[in-house]
Amino acid sequence: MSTKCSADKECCTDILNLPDEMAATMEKLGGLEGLRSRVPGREDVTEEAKLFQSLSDPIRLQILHALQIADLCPCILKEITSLSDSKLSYHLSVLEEAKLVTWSSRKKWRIYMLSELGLSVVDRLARARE
Amino acid sequence: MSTKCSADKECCTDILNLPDEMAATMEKLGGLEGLRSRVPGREDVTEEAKLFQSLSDPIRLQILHALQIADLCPCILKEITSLSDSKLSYHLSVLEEAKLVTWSSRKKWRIYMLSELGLSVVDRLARARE
DNA sequence: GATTTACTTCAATAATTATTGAAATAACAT
DNA sequence: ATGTTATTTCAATAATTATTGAAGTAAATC
Repeated sequence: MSTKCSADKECCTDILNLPDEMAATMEKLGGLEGLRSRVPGREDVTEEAKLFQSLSDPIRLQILHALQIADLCPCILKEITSLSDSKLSYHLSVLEEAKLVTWSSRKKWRIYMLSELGLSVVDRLARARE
Repeated sequence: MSTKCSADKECCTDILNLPDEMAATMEKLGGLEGLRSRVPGREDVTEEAKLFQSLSDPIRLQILHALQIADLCPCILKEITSLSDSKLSYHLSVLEEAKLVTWSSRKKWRIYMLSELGLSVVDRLARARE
């Protein structure tokens, strides 16, 4: 009398003999189908994943923190981060692409600032650290 | 009579002629040094960056969501995510490395579960979406 | 003790990201 | 117009991550 699979066909061929607790869990969840229906699809989380990707570099986190203090031009950000022009520019473009920052022109300069999203992200980071 | 740099020497050679607002901002912040002292160093944010890196893949987010519903063995996760054994195993190891999940053995099986960190992260994701 | 099951690990390859330095651009100053 | 400053973009390379499939391991069953 083996643990019988509860809710769908495919399951029955592959997933017999789960450990007891596991089998009970699956029973409760309505089998594989039940569980599947509650887990977001890959497409549903790709945007989120991309956002995390853009946050996954210490340089970029540092830039976001600096921009939380004030809107800044690349020349100042460059001093603060000790990055080369093109490296800084690359990371700013990643942040821009991710809609975490925006910029506006003042004469010869750009001034970068946190977007609404960027602001909420940095705020949440701060709160998470408390 | 150009915008004179306020707070430190290095600055004066490089950062003359900022746009007015920028110069005022820097003045208020105590010059480059003042700003620098308020921005976290790269080392201070590398842990955070690594955590984000581990969250930057849709597969891994999907796994975390599944584990929020129940503790699960790889065999079930495999069905839900449609991944090959080794691919799943790889991503689980990334999540484990990041201390987002842990596991314990039940006979032949492993049962993966969210760590405290993993739980708080997934909770926050859910709240952020509201 | 040999097989099967449920995985992991490894080594090779592919794909993605990041870095570098040189060239391009855009705005302003002369 | 020419030059200068502030910055981006590009193409080449390096570094990191992810994928694949084959081989390895550990526990349980035969």
